[in-house]
Amino acid sequence: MYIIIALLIFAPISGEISMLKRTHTCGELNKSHKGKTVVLNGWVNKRRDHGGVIFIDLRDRYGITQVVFNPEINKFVYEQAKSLRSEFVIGVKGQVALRPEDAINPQMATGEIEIYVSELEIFNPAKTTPFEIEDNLEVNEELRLTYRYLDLRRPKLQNKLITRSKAYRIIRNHLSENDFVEIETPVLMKSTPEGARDFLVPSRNYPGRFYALPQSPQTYKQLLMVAGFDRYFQIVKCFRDEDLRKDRQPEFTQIDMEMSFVNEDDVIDTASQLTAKVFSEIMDINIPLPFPRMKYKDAYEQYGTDKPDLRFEMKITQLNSIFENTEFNVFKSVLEAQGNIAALVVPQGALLKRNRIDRLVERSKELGAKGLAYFKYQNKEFAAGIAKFISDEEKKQLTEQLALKEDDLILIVADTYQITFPVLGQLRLELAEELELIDREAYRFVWIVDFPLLEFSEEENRYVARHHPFTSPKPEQIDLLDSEPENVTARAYDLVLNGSEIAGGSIRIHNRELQKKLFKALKISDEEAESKFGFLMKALEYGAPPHGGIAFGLDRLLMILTGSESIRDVIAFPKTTSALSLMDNAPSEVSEEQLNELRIRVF
RNA sequence: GGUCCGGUAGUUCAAUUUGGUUAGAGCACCUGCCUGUCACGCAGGAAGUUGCGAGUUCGAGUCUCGUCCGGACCGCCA
Repeated sequence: MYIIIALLIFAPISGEISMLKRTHTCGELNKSHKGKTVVLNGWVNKRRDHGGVIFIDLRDRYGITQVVFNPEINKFVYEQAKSLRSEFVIGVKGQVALRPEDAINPQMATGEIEIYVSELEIFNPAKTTPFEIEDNLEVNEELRLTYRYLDLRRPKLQNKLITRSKAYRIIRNHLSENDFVEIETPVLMKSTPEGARDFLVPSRNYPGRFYALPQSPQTYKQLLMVAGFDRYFQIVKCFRDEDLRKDRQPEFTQIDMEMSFVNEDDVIDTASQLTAKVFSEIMDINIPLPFPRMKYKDAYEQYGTDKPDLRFEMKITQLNSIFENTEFNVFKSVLEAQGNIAALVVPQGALLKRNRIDRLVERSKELGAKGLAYFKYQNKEFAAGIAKFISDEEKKQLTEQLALKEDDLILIVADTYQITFPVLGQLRLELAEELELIDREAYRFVWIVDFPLLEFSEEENRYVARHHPFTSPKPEQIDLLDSEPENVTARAYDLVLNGSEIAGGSIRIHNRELQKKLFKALKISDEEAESKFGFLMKALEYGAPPHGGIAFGLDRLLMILTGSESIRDVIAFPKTTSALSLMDNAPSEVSEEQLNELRIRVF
């Protein structure tokens, strides 16, 4: 009885009864469907009105099909079609027909056929859009983000999100098949002191107290190991309230994994296999395993970074020994202060304009160096820049060690260890980009291992965890934690692809005493450790298995898989570099009532 | 928090080194014509608070300052 009434009331409103429902998509019809009567639904991509005959390219996410309105087929429908404009949403019913020989469009997947329309339903008209819905459009990103739902109609962007969806599926299948259990962890959690700035969520029940959104589910996944889940994974949103970059958003997605009874090699193998699986299924590329490994120290001294781009050479060379007897005061004083002199050889760089070289000098200052020395190697001679300060013996050794070739430009930074290598590393990247030395087809993976566990923070005047405070030191170095903490190596590893860090993880501490020792090294007091991480410390006392894990930055991985310049292109609704959502205007002010309820006063 | 680049019609851009008549063009849009186009074609038309606010000047799209927005970078991002 009620059902019948409901039908009577709602049926006309929903429009279901009269709606022309599609029998096919706009991407699937071909000459094998000849003569069939079909219904298509979609958006008007393009209208070509010839007066006598109207062609409409009908688009949905599967493709484009040309539909034809001809007064000889149906005069009424033809008249109706005159009102169609771009982005109208319509349904058409008609017969699939082979196009005349000379009207076949080989560029279209459906280019051999067209639909002779006998029935047209306009589901919804559309205002003229603020930009055209087509790939390769050059339009302000501000406008694209404001009308993100229109931007997302573009096939190029749709395909990126479809690839993203495919990646989720591959990852879930692969990990599930390998006994990983997918478990959701809380989004409202306890604020943690270490690391990035937290996003806070006020608690209504407990005025003055706050939840934090997770920077990662780190502690939860360790607790799941204590619980005995043995292999856990989650595709999960993480939140960090820090400034944005083209590859950084305040909310981003990780493939989070953790395993029990494992060492570094086990996690690295598992993560490598997952990566290879994703690449073979999405890119149809077979990535040979295992990926090479590089020690952090080597990466730092040869590439000036912990995420080296191995798609091109141009390694940094340390020159301390060559200049140990130098008369050049700049170098001499750096060496006396235990600093480092290192060089980057830019092939054909001697041909760069003076003005370009000046900008390199400026750039290195911006990056923190006191200066940038350089010379050119031309006609087997050292020329320009600091050439006149280099002795013959030094020239001989430089020529050999740097394997100098005609028209090389040699860039030298002499500064502290913390400055010299990163500055050259950054110049290396920027020059490779500019001189087009990067192999765009290549996928160069490398595991970076043997990271330092701690690094000294000038700002906080204490050691801080390089990875996070739950990372295990190498067992044989535990005693060094007291005497020389900066020399302790972590059981941590990062997966780097084409100069982008796509995953990072570590073997964790599963022993309460060691965890305590580490907090001590970090100058976290017993009381603070207890109040901030007491729950984890306690858990470690109840039979915590040895465990470790890793997390992939899914967005960055997808940037590479889809060839995107910006992380915004692989996220459906991203924020701008000032963390605004232009479409819905978040963040926004809230009512006085809401604030009162939370006992929050804004000043 | 800082540095740099940008903001002109719906949109992409122009507007003459050094401020000067009515701020132009392509695409899109609107109207008319056109029966085989697929970047359709032809003819015509409409369309602007030059991001916003001050200042300098006889006069500002143009110069100065502030501010907002977008982007890239530095700091930041365990």
